[in-house]
Amino acid sequence: MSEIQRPGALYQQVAAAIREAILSGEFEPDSLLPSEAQLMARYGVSRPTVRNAIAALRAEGLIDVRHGKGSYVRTSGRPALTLERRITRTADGTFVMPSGDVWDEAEKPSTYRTRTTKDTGRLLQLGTEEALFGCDRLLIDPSSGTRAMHRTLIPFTTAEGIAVLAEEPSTRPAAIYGVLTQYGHKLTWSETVRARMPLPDERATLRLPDATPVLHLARVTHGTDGRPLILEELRTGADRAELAYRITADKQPTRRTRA
Amino acid sequence: MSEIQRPGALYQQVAAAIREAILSGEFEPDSLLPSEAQLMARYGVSRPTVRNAIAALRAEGLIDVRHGKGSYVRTSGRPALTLERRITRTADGTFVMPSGDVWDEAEKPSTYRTRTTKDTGRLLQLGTEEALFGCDRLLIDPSSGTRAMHRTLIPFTTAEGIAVLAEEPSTRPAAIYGVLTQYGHKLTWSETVRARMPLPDERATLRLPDATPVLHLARVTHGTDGRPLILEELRTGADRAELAYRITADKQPTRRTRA
DNA sequence: AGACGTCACTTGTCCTTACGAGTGATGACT
DNA sequence: AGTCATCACTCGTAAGGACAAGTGACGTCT
Repeated sequence: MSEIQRPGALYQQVAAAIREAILSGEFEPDSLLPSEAQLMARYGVSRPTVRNAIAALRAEGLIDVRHGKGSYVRTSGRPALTLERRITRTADGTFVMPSGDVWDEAEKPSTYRTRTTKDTGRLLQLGTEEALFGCDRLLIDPSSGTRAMHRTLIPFTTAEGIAVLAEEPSTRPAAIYGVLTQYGHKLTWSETVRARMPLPDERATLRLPDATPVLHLARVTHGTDGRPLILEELRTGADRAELAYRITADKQPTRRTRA
Repeated sequence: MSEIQRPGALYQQVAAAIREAILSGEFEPDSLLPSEAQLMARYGVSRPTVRNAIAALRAEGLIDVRHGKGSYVRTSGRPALTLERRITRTADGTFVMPSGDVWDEAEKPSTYRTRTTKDTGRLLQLGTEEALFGCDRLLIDPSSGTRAMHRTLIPFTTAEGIAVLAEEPSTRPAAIYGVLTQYGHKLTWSETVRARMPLPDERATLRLPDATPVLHLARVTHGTDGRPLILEELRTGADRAELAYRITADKQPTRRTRA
């Protein structure tokens, strides 16, 4: 029927035609696309070609395919969950990272001992193979159902002399901040944000659809002297969550950074 | 040969075997994987099955395939570029967002007029179909070659009475901040971070490899009364860039947000 | 009426065959 | 020596066929 010509491969032409129909609104969000057989007839191509085109659109995150049903136009609404990265001061004078309290724990936290890798060692300003307490959590946002994987890493050097950290590595981060404050630390935080495709186990744990990146946050808590005390990592699906940072000018001396 | 059995589909078993070999280090980063023909022989499967397995690994971002050469294990180093999101105060008392100055412009900025969409309208606290000046830039980080797409949106209501904004919508953001400050605004910023898979034109413009998400930043500049003045959007490949936020406690009243 | 089996439709998997196209080395020709 | 054609290897594209598996509706049997 509607023979197409322009770009390169046949399946790309088919993909482009469908993509255009989606983006132009001809195929509405949540609606069912024509079946593979219909697309074969419509464009006069074979099934592998149609499936190849559909695979391309899946990889772009434009459609979801359900076995036995068909292909649905994905609704690209904005994420259901916004993680506010602003620090607020509570009535008793301690600081709280708001996002630390939003989640429910889906499972019992699992604690273990491990050592720094190249990545975690750099963030904690330690070498590699330094001893750490670790604690992994599976978190769920009760209102949206969004899942997240959380990890707390506490260097032995930080836990030294703070009994609760060594004895209860599963203490929640918010409580840890409280303890550190009681021990005289004035805390600041720095966060690094990255995005990448999930590994299969992350895809399964976080229940991610096709072509959904994970947001990977690494938060370092610094003590009074600016030395890193603990490291937290949060991984969650980028389709369900976004980050919001409130930036206010401070009075630090000029420092042009560019790592 | 090494017949595999466990999970579901054949191609998934093949993919799992290769994935394991990569993650365990048997296939080193940057090294060449066996060719499709060799994998067919190795696992005793047909070419489509091998290609299906390879497609899965590409979608995970584990390998890169080059036409005529073969499949290479991707090196998953940390991004070459860190965007520092800390505000510094310069000697003359104005504020600068450091990342605004790091980039080179790869092309002449293109300016246009447009209207708010649902998304941009929400961020600017305007309705839809409100008039805007727009300016698109293609940016390049000279040291790493990382590319980024930048967009500035200035509502007519903001440009009113500030001649340079209406006459020169291609003014660089840093300069715009300066102008707004001269007009008496004490600026603050808020940023929203999202990640998603790129559209084909973004893939091409940003020169992204397979299975590479884009980081999508939306930065709103607020005036003295907190009202949004301008909106900037920055899109760049998540393989080349990461974001770093420095968070310092402020003295705002407690406000538990959760959108 | 209710439970359940069947059937038509969907996508998922797997195979075979064929040719097009990019890459690099080899070797012949100038 | 240098240039260029050829070739073998790689992945990319396209078609065909066949059967498995998930889904929902329809109709029959109890």
